Amino acid sequence: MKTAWDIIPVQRFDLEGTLNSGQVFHWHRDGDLFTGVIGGEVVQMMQPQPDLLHVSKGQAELARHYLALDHDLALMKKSMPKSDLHLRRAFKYAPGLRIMRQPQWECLATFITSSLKQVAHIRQISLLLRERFGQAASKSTLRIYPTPQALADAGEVKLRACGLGYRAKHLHQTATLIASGAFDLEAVTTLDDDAACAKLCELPGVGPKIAQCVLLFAYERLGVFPIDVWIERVLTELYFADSKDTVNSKQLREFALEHFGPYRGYAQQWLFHHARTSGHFSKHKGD
DNA sequence: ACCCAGGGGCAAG
DNA sequence: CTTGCCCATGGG
Repeated sequence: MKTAWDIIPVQRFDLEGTLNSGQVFHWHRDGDLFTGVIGGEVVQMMQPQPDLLHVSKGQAELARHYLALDHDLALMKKSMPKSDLHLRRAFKYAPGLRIMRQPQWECLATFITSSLKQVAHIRQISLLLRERFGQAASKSTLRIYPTPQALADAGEVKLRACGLGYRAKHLHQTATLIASGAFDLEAVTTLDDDAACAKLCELPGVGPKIAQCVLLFAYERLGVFPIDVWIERVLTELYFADSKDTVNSKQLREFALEHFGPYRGYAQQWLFHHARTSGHFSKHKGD
């Protein structure tokens, strides 16, 4: 148990909300203490007061970067349409949410395993993969997310045994492409948003939705607006109430692009989190 | 452009 | 103890 803390003064930051907003799936909570792994190091964090973040000693910079505490949320909020009351409400509901900076591979692999899955199961798969194929973090029993090479070596059958189902094939193929050097995740950083999305979509098990989540959560492309079933439902109910039976995906995509501005990724996150946790939205289509 | 398979946990009945 | 439901993609 660590008892020594670095103390970081924070504004507009919600640790619990950020770690549980569908970006990462491996943080363990015990009371108000969160334990997880960032870049090979075990990190503990807690937020005893809204304006104070405690991070285990020596890891303040690591956590600050991971949690994107330097993002200027006031600026981003300012760039969004002021007349949009739905967005204002969603922002007000969770003004301390951050879009984190995750490692590229860890984020990509996790989202490949996330398709058509509930959060609890994504979490379980993620932890199993770490336990079985990840290296131990320094001075801990916790494990680092397995490398592409480790998952390529593991083989599809052993991945399937982690509850991955048909996703095992996708994850294994993608891990193999990256381990062999045939696909370079770092090279994606040089492409613009559309080209980067298209490039990621070349990987098995990666379509537009997952590519956009990875760009937003691991490449800091804050202008990318991933649309999943929840966001589709939210956009339809909030902005197309009059035409909800005829509006299509393309219209929703174009609306998001022109309506929310250059930091639309944050708008997506606020709307998503509000819809998922506030109880304002029904679970079922057409209810 | 539709249309459906696909694993398994979990909540609801 | 069943059944239906899931933060999508790929292949027909």
